[in-house]
Amino acid sequence: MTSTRPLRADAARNRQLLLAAAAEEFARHGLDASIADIARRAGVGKGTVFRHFATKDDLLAAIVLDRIDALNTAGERLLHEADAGAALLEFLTIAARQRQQLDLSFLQEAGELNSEVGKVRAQMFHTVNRLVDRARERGAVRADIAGADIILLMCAPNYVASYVPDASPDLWQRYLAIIFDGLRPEGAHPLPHPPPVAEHGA
Amino acid sequence: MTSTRPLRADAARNRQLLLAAAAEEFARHGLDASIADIARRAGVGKGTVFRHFATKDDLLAAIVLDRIDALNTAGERLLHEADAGAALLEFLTIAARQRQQLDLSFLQEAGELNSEVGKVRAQMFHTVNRLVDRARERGAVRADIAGADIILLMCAPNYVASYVPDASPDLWQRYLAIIFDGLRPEGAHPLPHPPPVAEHGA
Amino acid sequence: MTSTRPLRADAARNRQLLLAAAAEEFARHGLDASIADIARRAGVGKGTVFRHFATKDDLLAAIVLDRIDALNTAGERLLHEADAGAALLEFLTIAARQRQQLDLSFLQEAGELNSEVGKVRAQMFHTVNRLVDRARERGAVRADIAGADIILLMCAPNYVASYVPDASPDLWQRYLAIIFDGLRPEGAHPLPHPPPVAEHGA
Amino acid sequence: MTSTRPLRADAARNRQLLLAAAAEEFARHGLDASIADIARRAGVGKGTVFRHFATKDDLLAAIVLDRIDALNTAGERLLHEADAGAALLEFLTIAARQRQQLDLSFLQEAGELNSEVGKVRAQMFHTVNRLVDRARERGAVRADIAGADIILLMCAPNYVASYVPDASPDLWQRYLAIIFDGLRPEGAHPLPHPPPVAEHGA
DNA sequence: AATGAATGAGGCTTCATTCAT
DNA sequence: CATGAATGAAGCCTCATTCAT
Repeated sequence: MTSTRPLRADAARNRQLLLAAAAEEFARHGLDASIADIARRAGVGKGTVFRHFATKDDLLAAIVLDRIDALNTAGERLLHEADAGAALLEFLTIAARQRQQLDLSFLQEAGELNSEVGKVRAQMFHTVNRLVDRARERGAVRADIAGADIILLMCAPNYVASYVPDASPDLWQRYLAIIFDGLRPEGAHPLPHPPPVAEHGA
Repeated sequence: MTSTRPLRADAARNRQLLLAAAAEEFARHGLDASIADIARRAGVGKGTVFRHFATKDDLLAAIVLDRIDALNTAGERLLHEADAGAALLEFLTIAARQRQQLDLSFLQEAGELNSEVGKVRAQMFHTVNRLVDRARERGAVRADIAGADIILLMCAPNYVASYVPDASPDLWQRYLAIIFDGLRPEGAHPLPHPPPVAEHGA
Repeated sequence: MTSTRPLRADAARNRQLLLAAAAEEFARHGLDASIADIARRAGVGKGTVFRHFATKDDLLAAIVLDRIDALNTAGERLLHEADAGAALLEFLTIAARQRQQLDLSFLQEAGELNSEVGKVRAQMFHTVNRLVDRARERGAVRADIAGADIILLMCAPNYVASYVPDASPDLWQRYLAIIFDGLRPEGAHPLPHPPPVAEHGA
Repeated sequence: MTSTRPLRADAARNRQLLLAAAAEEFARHGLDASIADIARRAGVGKGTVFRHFATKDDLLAAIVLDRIDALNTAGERLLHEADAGAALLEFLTIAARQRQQLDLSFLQEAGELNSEVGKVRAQMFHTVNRLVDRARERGAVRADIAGADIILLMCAPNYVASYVPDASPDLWQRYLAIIFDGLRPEGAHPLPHPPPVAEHGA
C-alpha cells in the first residue's frame, strides 16, 4: 500500500505469511493476540514481525487496511448494478463473508490506529451511503434507514453467528437474511430512536 | 458459590461491592480489566477479591450468573403475558437494557466459565424457547424462527450500538426494532440457512 | 522522603536492600544496569522492584536523591565552620568519599529524572556557592573561581581514580589534593575561559 | 587490523566512512550507539559494518587505536621541544582537544578491547612518562607527580566540562588550566596518597 | 477476615550478529 | 563484496495469584 520499493522475494513471502498468521490470531484472541504466537504461526522469528511492522498496532492497521480496501472496491463496483436493493444485499454479503474469515469486531477498542485507515474508512462510509441512498430511492429498503445504520448492522450477522461454538461457517447467512428482512419496507414499524450522527469504528 | 453458610454481614457487603465494581470494570475494559482496579473501585484490598472469588474467572462467572438469573426471572413472568409477541419483544428489551449496563460480549472468549453458569444458561434457553414457541403459534413471529435464533440475536442490538463512540445510551432500541421487524411474518423471505443446533455462549 | 505512611517492616527492609543493590549495579554498569540483576542482587523478585519504584528511572532518582540530600546536610553544617578554606575542602572530601561508593557520573545522560531531584540539586548549588563565596573572601581559593567550577570539579577525583583497575580505594584523595592545589591563589595563572553559566548534571 | 593486504579502493573508503560514523555515534550515545545507526550514518548496509569489523568491540578498538596513535605521534614530537613544561601542557591540550571531538570516557566500561590497543597504550604510557620526567627535572611540575598521574588526569578536563549541557566547546580549557596549576610546584601541598602503580584504562 | 507485599510468567520491543540474495 | 532480512536473547514492565502480617 505504501509502495516504497519491491520487497525481496523472501521478504514478500514472509509479509504475507505474517499478515495471514496475524489475521488468524487476532480473530481468535482479539487485540490480546501475542506477537510471539503470530510469529510462531507464521513460522518466523519474533524479530521478523517487527522488521515488517514496527508495532503491533501497525500490523493490525495493515490488516484492517487490506480489508476495508477490498470492501471499497466491491462497493464501487456495486454502485453500477441495476438492482439497487440486490446491490446492497450483495455488499453486506461480501462484507460478512470477509468477516467470516477475520472477525475484527475487537477493533472497536482500537481507537484510531492510523491515519491511512481513517482515510479508507471514510471512503467506505461514503460508498455505503451512496449504496443505501440508491436502494432507498428505489423502495428496496425502508425510508427511515440511514447509511450509518447499514454500516453498523454490517457486522452483526457474523457477531451473532460467532456465538455458536462449532457452527456451520455459513451460519451468518441466516442472520443477514433476517436482518435484511428487517430493513425492507414491507413489515416496517416506526423506529423508536433516530440514527446516530457521525463517526464510528470499523 | 455453592452457598455453604450465610456470610458475615461485612463479608456479604464486600461481595456486593466487588460484584458491582467488577461489572463496571469489565464493562469498561472487557476481560482485560485488572483485579487491582476492581479492588480499588470496590474499596478493598486485592487479597479480599481472591477471598471471595478464587479466580478472576470465578468473579466473572458470578456476575454472569446474576445477569442470567435476572433474565430467567423476567422470562418466567413473561410466559404468562397475554400477548405472546409483545412478551417476546419485552424480553429482548429487558435483555438489551441489562446489557446496556454491562456489555458481556467479550464473554465469547471466556469459554465455559463454570458449571453453575451452564445450568442457569440451560434454564434460560428453555425459557426463551417457550417464549418463542408461544409467539410463533400466535403468528407474532415468522414460522422459520427457532428459539436459538432469538438467543443469538438477543445481544445484537447492543453490539451494534456499541460501535458508535458517544452514542445515546438508548441507541440499541433502534436496532432491536429493526431486528424485530425482521422477525415478523409480514415481509419474511425464505432463510438460506437452517438454525444452529445446540450449545452456545452467553 | 515522600513520607506517605510507614512501610511495613519487610517492605522497608526490601526497599533498603533494593537501594543498596541498585546503587551497586548502577555503579558497575551505569544506566545499563538491568532490573533483573538488581533484583537478583537484592534477593527479591523482579516484580518487587517495580512495586517500590514504578520505573527504572524512579529507582535511580531515589538513589540520587539520597546522595544529594546527604551532601546538602553536610554542606549546611560546613557553612558554620570557622576556617572557610578547610570547610570547602572538607565538603569536597565528603562528596568524593560518597562517590567512591557509588559513581553516578553516568547521570549526565540521565536528563531530568525527577522534579524532586531538581529541587535538591538546586539547593546543593546554592549551598556550594555559599561555601565557595566564603572561601574566596578569606583568600582560601583563587579569585577567579566560581561556585559552578567546584560543582563540576567535585566529581573529578573519583573519575580519575576510577581508571585504575585495582586501585587503592583512597586513591581519589591524591587527585582531590592536586586539584585543590590548583584552586589555591598561590600559583594561580590566568584562566583561558570563563566559568559556565547555569544548569548542569548531578 | 593485522594488516594482511592492501584493501581495495572502495573498501578502504568504506572503512574510513565507518570509522568516522562510528566515532560520531559513539560520541553521542556512548557504548549504546547502535550498529544500525552507524551503518546509516556511513551510508552503507549493516552487513558491511561486520565485514570490516567482526564485532562492535572491534570497531571500537579500531577507533581507540587511531586516537592513541595520534597521541603517540604528538608526544614523540613534543619530547624534542625546548620548554619541557610547555611541552607537557601542549600534550595535555592536544589530548583534550581530541577528546573534545570524541569522548571515549565510556571506554572505562569496555575492558580490554584488544591486544593491539594494549600495545599502543603501553607506548603512550612510556611517552608520557618521559614527557613528565623532563618537566619534573626542569622544575616545571612538582616533584611528587608521576607519569601515571598525568595519564589519569589527562581525561579530567573534558569529563568535567561534559557535565555542562550546552557548554562552550572550549570549556575544557578552563579546567585543564586549573588542574595544570595544581601540578605546578608553586603552591604545592604534600599529597595524602602515593601514585598508583601500573595498568589502567584508555 | 482483610490487607497489600512479593512473585514470576509473559508481553512488547530493541539490537548485535548471521546469512541468503 | 554489499545488502538488508532474519534471528533470538535480553530488557522493561504488567498483572493474576500467593502469602506473611
